Amino acid sequence: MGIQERRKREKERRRQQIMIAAKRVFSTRGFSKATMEDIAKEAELSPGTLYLYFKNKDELFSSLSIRVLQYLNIRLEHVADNKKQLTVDQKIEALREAMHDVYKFDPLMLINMFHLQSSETLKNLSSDLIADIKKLSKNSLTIIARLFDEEIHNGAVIDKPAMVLADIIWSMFSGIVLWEESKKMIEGDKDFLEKTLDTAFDIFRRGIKTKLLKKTL
Amino acid sequence: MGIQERRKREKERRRQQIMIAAKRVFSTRGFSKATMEDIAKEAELSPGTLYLYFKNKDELFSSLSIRVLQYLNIRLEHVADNKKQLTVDQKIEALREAMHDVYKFDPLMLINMFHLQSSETLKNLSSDLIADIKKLSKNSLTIIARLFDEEIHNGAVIDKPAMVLADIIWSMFSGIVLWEESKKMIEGDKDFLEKTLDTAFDIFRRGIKTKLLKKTL
Amino acid sequence: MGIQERRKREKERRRQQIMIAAKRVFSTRGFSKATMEDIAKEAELSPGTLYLYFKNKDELFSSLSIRVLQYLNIRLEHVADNKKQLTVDQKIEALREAMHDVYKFDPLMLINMFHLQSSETLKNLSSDLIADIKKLSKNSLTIIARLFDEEIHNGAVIDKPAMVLADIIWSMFSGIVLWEESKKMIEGDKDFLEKTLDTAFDIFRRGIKTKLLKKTL
Amino acid sequence: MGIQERRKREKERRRQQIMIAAKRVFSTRGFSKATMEDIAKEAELSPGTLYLYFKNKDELFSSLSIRVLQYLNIRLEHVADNKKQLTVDQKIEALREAMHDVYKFDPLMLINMFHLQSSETLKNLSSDLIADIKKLSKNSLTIIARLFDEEIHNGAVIDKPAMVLADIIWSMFSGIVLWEESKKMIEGDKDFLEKTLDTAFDIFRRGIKTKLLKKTL
DNA sequence: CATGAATGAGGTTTCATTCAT
DNA sequence: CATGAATGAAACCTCATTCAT
Repeated sequence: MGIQERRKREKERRRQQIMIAAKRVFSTRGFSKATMEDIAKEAELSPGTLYLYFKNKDELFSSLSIRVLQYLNIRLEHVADNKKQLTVDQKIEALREAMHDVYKFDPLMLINMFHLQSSETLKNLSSDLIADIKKLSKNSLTIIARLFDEEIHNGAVIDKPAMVLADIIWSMFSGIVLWEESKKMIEGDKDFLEKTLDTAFDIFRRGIKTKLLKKTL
Repeated sequence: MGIQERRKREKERRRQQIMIAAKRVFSTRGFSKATMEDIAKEAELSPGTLYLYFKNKDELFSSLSIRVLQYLNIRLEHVADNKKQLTVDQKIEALREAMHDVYKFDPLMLINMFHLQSSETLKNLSSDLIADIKKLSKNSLTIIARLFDEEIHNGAVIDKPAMVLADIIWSMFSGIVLWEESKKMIEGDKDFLEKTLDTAFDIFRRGIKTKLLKKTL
Repeated sequence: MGIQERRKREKERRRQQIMIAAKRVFSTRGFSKATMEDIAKEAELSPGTLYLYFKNKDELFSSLSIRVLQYLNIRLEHVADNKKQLTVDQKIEALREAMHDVYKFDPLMLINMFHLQSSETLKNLSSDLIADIKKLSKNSLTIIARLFDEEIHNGAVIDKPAMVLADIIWSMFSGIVLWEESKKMIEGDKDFLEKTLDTAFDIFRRGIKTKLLKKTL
Repeated sequence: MGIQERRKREKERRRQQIMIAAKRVFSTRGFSKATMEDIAKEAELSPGTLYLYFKNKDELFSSLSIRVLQYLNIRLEHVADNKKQLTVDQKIEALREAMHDVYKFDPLMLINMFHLQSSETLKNLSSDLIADIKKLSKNSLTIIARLFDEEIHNGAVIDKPAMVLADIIWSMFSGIVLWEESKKMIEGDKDFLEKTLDTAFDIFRRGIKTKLLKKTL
């Protein structure tokens, strides 16, 4: 390993250190109430250093979404790799598990991801970053969509475009996470997420099957 | 109508005027980039006046969530009032329609509602406001839950607690809204929300039914 | 009593009402933290009304000092009227009593009276008001000074200009009031003012006598 | 000297620079009319920098009182160190001199010190600062009180608790300073403080002696 | 590369004062 | 005369960002 590469690796390590700190701070304070100094303290670095690794606050924030999306992608690709050997039920179970892990990876960042939507925020992002987010996010959806291609084709599941199903899975997932976290914050309720997530996927699994439906509807 | 009451009505009218302006500004700029001066200008008032009606920026923001929740409540109560005469399918269809109207009422504010979760934001809210949000939000969920009480009791739908079903409906709804809006922003896609929402509720309807399932699963 | 005069009297009554409220608010909040709205609320009037009776906040504030000075003047004149029949000791005792009553009349306003010194505050006062304050304040001092004229002349008390003695009496008094109030606020101490005031005047009485001093010093 | 210590020293120097500027501005404008920007300009710094060294305006203001109290403490301790070798008269003379120096150190801040009493002001101070003020102020009084312990014990001075005498000395002093400054402001009189202070302490000295008094009173 | 003190623009908020009713 | 809603200037204060060390 050359000195060149060691430098690069070291730099990447430092970036990660900052992002981990930022995640913690954004999650508890929310975007607008989190300050760069808060993050610097959490990362045990000086404020100035953050700017050596991230152009500005918006870009630091957005890089976190990238991180979640990357993890999501990895997990989904793993499911897709084995899809040939799985039944519909097993596929949905594998998805549920993957989503659950993404949630464990970063429960609160999903909430903040929606901060990205503000057009004012998008203005502050480099086009590279926006392109990355778009690509990752489209890739994840595509993987999910393709997961059911065959079943849709042979009529084993409800006849909707695969992409719509993918959207619904993602929406259901993020909606549940947001809602449950929201309840925890506002009402101090215990964590029912797991139960809700299970049931939702259960309902979904049953809802997309066609054979049984023909008989009774 | 006494002078007392005229004053009160006038005051309420002014509050609404400010909230409408705030909604517009928050929706386009996002919470942190929207300034009180922006809102004042939009409402054709002076900055100081905003503070006669709302304690601070966080409280003005949060009052918008209250407004959406109030509208949601009204629509749901309307569905509940007629529930005796409705089949399961009709109930779900009525719910879908209600949710759709809520979305039309204020497409972007749902996104911002999640801003409320930040504990730093909650600090700035009066306990009255927090109580209102809790009450409205709990009330909506309770209405949805009770909608299926009978069907759960007589085994016509999947045997999960009504509250869990209510959570899923709400999560699915808000997740879809957020996700579709998010796509619109980032990818410039057209509005597929309607289609997604329809399909999701369709799947849900089929997923919660029990009779048919016993036969094939 | 004509209608003219009734009006005038009514107006004066209202002025007093405002001043009493202002005194209470300034005393507890201090000048800069007290708002005109606080005072209006305390007086059970609207903010606008205050401006019908006082040009501005500074002038309302200053009028309070005038009130204390007026009361002081009345009490001192009463002492002076009887001075022929009093010994030095009795005069000092009468003074002590008068000062004590002034303190009871308005314990905390003395603290705020020193706010008047700010040159920025003086700028906002009408010259009439400044003239009044100067006159009243000079008059009080003059009365005290003349009280000991005879004794100074016949060598019964320390040979200092009467005005210097008057200054010291006033300084001693206001210093004690301020200091004791200050301790009460910061340390939560009990009210030792009475004891301190007594002792101070006792020491003063003994200190200004000349006969005894010649013998030992 | 390590880099650590150089930093600390530099920081203290900057604090002093700000306090000196603040003293000037508060003295001429008074608390409420002085703005943080005024002070920043006077210190040739930006407004934001003030907040790196002082939590808020009230705390900056109060820290000035601390400074005066610290100087007072030093001067009084110096008097106390030599008390064994001093007669009552010499002790009082030393006190008078010390007080005079404190006045020279900061003639106008004594006036403003009474701003501290407002409970609204105390709310904005850190408990550390309040504790400091209490401690310094109690310490000064204690030193003065102990100065006369022996004389009170052997009956050479009036038999009052030493703490009461200390209160009177401090009250007399601050009352005189306030009053003289007050006269200067309002009437434009020359500075008679020195004469008044001298006389007051003279009277006090004579007033507390007991031997001579027994003979004639 | 890393620091962290300093910046200063710009935000939120306050409040003395006005004025239409 | 009294009101109190509205004003808007100006205050306090924050914090993303920079730059000399």
